[in-house]
Amino acid sequence: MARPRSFDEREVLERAREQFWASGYAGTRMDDIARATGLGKGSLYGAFGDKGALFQRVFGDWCATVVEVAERFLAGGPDAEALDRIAAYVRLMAENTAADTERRGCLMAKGTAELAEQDPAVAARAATTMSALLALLRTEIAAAQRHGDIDPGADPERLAALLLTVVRGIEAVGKAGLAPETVRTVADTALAVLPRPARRSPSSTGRDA
Amino acid sequence: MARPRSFDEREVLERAREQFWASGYAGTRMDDIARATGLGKGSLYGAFGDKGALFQRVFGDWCATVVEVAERFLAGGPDAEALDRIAAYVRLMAENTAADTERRGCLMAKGTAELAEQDPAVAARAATTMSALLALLRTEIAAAQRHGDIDPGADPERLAALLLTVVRGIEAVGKAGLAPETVRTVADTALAVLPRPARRSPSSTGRDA
DNA sequence: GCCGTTCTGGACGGTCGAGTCAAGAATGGG
DNA sequence: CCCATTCTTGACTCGACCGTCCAGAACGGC
Repeated sequence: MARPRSFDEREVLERAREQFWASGYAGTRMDDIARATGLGKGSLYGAFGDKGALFQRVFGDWCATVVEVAERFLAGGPDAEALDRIAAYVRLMAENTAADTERRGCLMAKGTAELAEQDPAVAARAATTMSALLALLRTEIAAAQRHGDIDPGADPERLAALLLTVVRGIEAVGKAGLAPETVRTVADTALAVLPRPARRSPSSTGRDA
Repeated sequence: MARPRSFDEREVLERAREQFWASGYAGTRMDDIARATGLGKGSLYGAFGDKGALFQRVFGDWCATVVEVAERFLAGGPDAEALDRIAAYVRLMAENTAADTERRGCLMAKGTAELAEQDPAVAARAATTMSALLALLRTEIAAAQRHGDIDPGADPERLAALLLTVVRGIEAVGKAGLAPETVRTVADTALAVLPRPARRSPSSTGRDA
């Protein structure tokens, strides 16, 4: 009853993401996206609204993917392997950064740095993403504590916040030019300093400075 | 023998920094800077070159300040207080982020995220800044190890990289919307998990995962 | 006080880029 | 087979912005 769309929406969003990822929000031109997708600007505006709305869409999808990746590594599984899951996740994040020879970094970090201050929608999306990652990490840390791989006296919330900070920090220092090899070792070091169960003295770590 | 400048260069750079800091590189207009500084564009271009050169200048000054702050906290002093100096520095960075209610973040992080991929000068400046911070931290960690506040079996290079990652990560998660209180506790947690000298079993932390 | 020199201000040019629009194309229903 | 509807295209508008340019102003030297 009407002319159907000639493009795959997911594919168009993917191409748009490449552009925003490479050049940032302000640095990307709608003409670039039109050329990259092969669409006319009219179709682009008709399907996604203006530049801001398109970016929101791309940014939101990216954040969702970030959480999905974390869920794939962290969610569920026996307590006995919780620490392994955490280690695998942290190392994956480091490896992603270390292998990013083009220094593209993470679109969430880039978009947040550029827009969070001015765009409440971006800020809100970033914040909920952080909360989701934090919750996933906290759950796994608690699991590792139950199994005795991490000091049960430590606060899982605090350790989760530390690991999240390390993961996001790895992205930041990687982009800032720290050597890939150093980036990789940071992940290992962070995992190595997680408090192990005390054999003698009862806890203490993670309650205060 | 010629008309002298009617403006203070440092003050102009300060105003320019405010603009770049608030809006990023692409998002800042030279007219904004002209208005913010009260200078005509002719003076601006005459004194600093084009927009790119002006940003380089501002970005470079900021990076220098970042290192200077770290030096003020970390450089020199007795080994006995090395760990205190490290703690003070890490907590200061966290406090800066936590108190940054306007979410302005760090210009180095913002500039690096936006431009490092495309602008070699920005990338290089960020990289040398990271190296300088890393060296400062490593020196202080080694001092703390000599005094017996940190496990001498740990690799100071690795611990320094971890702390640098935490410091930069704090900035990132703060910008992403993590609660200020959480940001503050991350600093404490990071300091709390630094490996203390072993009383019985000989080292092991920080060599491998 | 005149001159060369450097600084000042802002109008201007040229380009760029976001968003619009109108003419035409593809579809399914009647 | 015709029509209503939605999609497509890219030329177009119009505002924004970088960088220039020039007329004039503020100096020091002579």
